[in-house]
Amino acid sequence: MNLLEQKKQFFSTGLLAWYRRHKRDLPWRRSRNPYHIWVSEIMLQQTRVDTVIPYFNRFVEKFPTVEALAEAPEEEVLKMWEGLGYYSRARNLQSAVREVRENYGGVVPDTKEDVFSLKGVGPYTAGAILSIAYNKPEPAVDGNVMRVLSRYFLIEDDIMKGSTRVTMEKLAKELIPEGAAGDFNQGLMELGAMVCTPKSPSCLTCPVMEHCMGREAGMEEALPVKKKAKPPRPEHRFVALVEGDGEQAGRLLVRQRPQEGLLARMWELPHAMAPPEASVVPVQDDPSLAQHVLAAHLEEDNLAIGPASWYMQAEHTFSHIHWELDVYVCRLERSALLPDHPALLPSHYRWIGPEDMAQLAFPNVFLRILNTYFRQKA
DNA sequence: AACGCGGGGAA
DNA sequence: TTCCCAGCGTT
Repeated sequence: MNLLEQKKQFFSTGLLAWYRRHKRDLPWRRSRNPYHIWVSEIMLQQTRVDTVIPYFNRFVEKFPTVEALAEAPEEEVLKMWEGLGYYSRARNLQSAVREVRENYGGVVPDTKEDVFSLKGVGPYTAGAILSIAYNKPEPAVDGNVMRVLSRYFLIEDDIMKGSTRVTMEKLAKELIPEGAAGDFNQGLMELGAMVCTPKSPSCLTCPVMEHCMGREAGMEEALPVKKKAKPPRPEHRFVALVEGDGEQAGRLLVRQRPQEGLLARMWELPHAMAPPEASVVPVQDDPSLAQHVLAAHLEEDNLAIGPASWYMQAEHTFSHIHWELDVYVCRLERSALLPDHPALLPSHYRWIGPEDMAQLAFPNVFLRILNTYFRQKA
């Protein structure tokens, strides 16, 4: 056996033994229910274990089976996902679960082609479901696995390239010990999460340090090689806290976002992009610019607002956009022709009080603003 | 291959 | 602050 084969052998057996001894007790590891494994893997995409745990527990309690999730109103699913981010994951998951109900009798399929064809299931998630739920010898290569493999085998390819992931999948598949695909793949990810971390890896406690080529070369901190992502583009926006009066006293105007795109179908406060000159005008002292921009924006939905006063700042960073928000309080202008007629709202708008927050799914940045406002009013 | 798509924890 | 994550869909 050549040297590389020995290193592979050592890695596989050492990692598998380490995982079985040190694995964390996580909710989705308490059963082999393929649907539960699937839900956990979707939630874990780009999201840390500690963040996912409470979401996973609530989700499978509310939607314990494929049928339960397939039949649930989309609004409820989105609400259960509130705060997790990447909301298309929730929509795709429900769409895929309906597909499983229709085409596979409600049983999560166990072949690569069938699982991979499900909405929201890519190469990583397909491998994870097949190996963890069905113990099939398929690789499950995510950023964590690529970090571990690039270090142990000293692979200097850019992990942002698709070809590198294919290389890693081939290697990962070869490493799977006979009959132990699920434990081995989870061990790979567990090592990446607990020991072989992005910064300052804990090599001294690593079960496979002895033959790690990255460490032998003193390269462990420099790997994996990864091209830098573009920084998020800044956007300055004005946000309207439109206060109701009369029957709507104490309530605020919110609206639902479009079917597609950023934060699809989530609820939000009305807001509009600030013009470039807003960065040189002190907006807190002079609300006229914001008032004009928001009035013009809401006018497109046949809503007229009165004077606005600055209320607070907020900011939020997405993976690709950085929002700087200036929030203003204002009220609707009564129609001049029908002074007592309540303004007619477009169907995607509605008035809410604090009690309605439990039903509607808001992105975190709007939750913070709404909670600040309602808490101060209470 | 490049880009759009959230949010939060760790260093 | 900065980094970067248990990725996938679209174009």
